[in-house]
Amino acid sequence: MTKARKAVLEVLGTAERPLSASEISSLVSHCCDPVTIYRTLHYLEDKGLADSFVLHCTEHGTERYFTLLAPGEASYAHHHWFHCEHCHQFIDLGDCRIGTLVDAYQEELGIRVTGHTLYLTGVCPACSSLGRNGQEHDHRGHESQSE
Amino acid sequence: MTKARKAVLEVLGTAERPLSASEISSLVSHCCDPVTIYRTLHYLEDKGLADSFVLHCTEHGTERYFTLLAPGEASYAHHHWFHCEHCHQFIDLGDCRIGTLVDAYQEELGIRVTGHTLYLTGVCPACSSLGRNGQEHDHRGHESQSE
DNA sequence: AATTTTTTGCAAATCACTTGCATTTTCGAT
DNA sequence: ATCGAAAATGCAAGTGATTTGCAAAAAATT
Ligand SMILES: [Mn+2]
Ligand SMILES: [Mn+2]
Ligand SMILES: [Zn+2]
Ligand SMILES: [Zn+2]
Repeated sequence: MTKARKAVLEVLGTAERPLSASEISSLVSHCCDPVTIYRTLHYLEDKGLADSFVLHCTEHGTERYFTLLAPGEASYAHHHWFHCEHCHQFIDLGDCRIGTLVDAYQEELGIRVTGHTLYLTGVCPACSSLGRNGQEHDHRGHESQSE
Repeated sequence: MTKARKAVLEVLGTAERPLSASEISSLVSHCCDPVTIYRTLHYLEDKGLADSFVLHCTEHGTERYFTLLAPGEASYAHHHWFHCEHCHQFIDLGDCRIGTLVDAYQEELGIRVTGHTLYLTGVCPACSSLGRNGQEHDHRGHESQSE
């Protein structure tokens, strides 16, 4: 296993939230070229060690986010996430809860589902209490906690 | 209402599947510049007339897809879609069925959910029967039906 | 119709991500 | 430990979707 891959695995394993390639790139600080991050992430996803989804957020644009998958974890045993559109943090929604819904769709429609993407967006508790429901003003204060 | 916006509305209203900006661009054939399509789609989404999601498909890359929203339609009253990774067609999953799940998350976590993205991917019935479960070979034949 | 406001087209810029290719690293076999 | 094949990396350049600046054209107001 190469240095770059160890570093990315380490960073992904430590993070408790999905990370984008650029976040990973800065977290492994100069360990390797960004292009290697991309290649490493492909590698990990191919190997079934990582999971990813593409999230679009008005402020941050469209980016792919990655999480580590426990080895041998079944396809439904991944997590889904909530993304706060104010502070741009993720909140873990825990293990996937739409397995039965997916099964229902498969039976109803005769489709074979091999993957799905689900994420929620809105305002996190912290932003709600600070920013009076995150709708009216722009209260800075706890924003950009992790960027 | 301008010519370009009428054209895009018409195309989106006729289509029975989500359309990408580039698909829309060719469907309105030379009516306007692609950049106007993008601006029009932003406009429609702002007005609440259109809904969109970003889908990543290995073969087609990452693109944003748009559907028309019945005017006055509540936020949960949208559809979700299945995307066949063989023929790249969408299958309508009907009205959103995760309203209660989303509510559960809101209560459990104290988050305020204002939007969500859900789509399924896999192999459609047509591709399954033709291509022997869409896993082994590459049977061409009914692919590229709508592109 | 004249004026103001919005929308459009074209060209150029972004941005995330990919690819080509020559140069290392890694790794299995000696 | 050493050698050579195979895989991984860096750098530069290329993609493809989407955005932005700005002046011209179209639509809404008056
Ligand atoms: Mn964000
Ligand atoms: Mn596709
Ligand atoms: Zn927040
Ligand atoms: Zn299909």
